[in-house]
Amino acid sequence: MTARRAGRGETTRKALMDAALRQVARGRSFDALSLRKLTQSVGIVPTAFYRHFESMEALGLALVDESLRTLRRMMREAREQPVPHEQVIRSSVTTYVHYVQANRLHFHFIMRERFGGVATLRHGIHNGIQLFVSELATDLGRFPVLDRWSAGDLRMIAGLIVAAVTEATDLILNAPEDDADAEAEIINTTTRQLRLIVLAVPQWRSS
Amino acid sequence: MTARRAGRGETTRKALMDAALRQVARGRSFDALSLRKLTQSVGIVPTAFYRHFESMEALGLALVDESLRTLRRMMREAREQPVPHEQVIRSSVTTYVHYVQANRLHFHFIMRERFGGVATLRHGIHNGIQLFVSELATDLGRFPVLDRWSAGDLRMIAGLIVAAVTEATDLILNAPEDDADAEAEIINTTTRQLRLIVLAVPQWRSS
DNA sequence: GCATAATGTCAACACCTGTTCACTTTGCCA
DNA sequence: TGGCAAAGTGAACAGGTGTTGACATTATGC
Repeated sequence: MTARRAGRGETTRKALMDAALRQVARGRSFDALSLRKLTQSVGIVPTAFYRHFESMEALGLALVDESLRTLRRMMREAREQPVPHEQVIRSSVTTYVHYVQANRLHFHFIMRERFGGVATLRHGIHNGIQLFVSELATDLGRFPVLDRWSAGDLRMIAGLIVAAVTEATDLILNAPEDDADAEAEIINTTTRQLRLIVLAVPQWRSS
Repeated sequence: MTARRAGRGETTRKALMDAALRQVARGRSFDALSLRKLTQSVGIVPTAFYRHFESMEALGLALVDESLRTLRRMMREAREQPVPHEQVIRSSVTTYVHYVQANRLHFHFIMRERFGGVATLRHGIHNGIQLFVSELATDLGRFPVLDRWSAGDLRMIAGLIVAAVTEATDLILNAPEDDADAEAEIINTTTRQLRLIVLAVPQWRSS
């Protein structure tokens, strides 16, 4: 009976987090989740929840942390990889799209709770994304075409890129999981949007 | 007692919708709202809810409708107004920002439930925004610089513009209501983002 | 192998949830 | 002025909610 409670050495804490992630990916927003249903789906009695988290909100914050770590991991890997000289944009977008698909639950959670009903989660995610934008801005500043740009201009353009990528993320998550055509179209559109931005860079002069 | 139930000739149905909008603007997501609390805040007994809506979801759909109408109204007004020749972008952005501030509740609702927990609302909002993007695309096609662009390219650029504006909307809603500095900065950043896009247009050649 | 801390269980609590039904009040239209 | 439909009421339901405290089980380090 208690043997399947967390399954194959998985810690119960992690099982609770995964259960919550799954419920969110299924459609419910985090602040509509029920502690009892969560514990039930893990095979645990409700009161045992408190052995792992102080409250529902604490669970949410742990999920924010985990999900944002997934985001940062992506950026780190992207930075370590050598930049391909041809088709930089297209290959980056493709990599990103696949990364999102491989981490659906985390991205789903971020996208939903970014504007969700729990203030602390919202702010945590917001800060994480702002950090992401900042790092992208400094990364962009290393490109020869952009090395004379002001910090403000770099942030402005980084924000625009993130906005485009965010839109793409939404589309990916809402598309059927293995629809190759839809995926191709999303990659295409996003690639063209980023190309358009890059095209504008040499024309820009800060006011 | 019953006199204040809907207040000054306001219909109760509208009062219920407004109460829901306020709760959402306060932070809760729609699928975490409670029918009972809603009716209570309107000064009505729970069962009376069903005199006006078949279910909570029906209320939500009515709110989607109302909010999207606010969005369309903005676009219509923008179209009817003569285009100022100088500072088109800046003045458009400023107008938009003020419009959002004047209709905080509706925009808040759209932003939250766009990725929220109730599927039908999510889809309704998604469709509404897609329609918005399409209309923007055809509007853009009327500009001399863009009249030779393909429909796909127009949609691509319209999507990018909407992404930038969406980001701005988020920032406005999360900024304190009368922070003039924050407002100015949001207008500034968004204006520059749109200018960057416009700057790229003459350089673009469809692949 | 035993003590000890971590983890899980059980019963119970006070409360909140949506929805039903039969009933009363209100306001409008003929 | 009477009648009728719309709107609001109140009691009751079956079930779900988070959280409490005292107790049982499991596993781990000495």
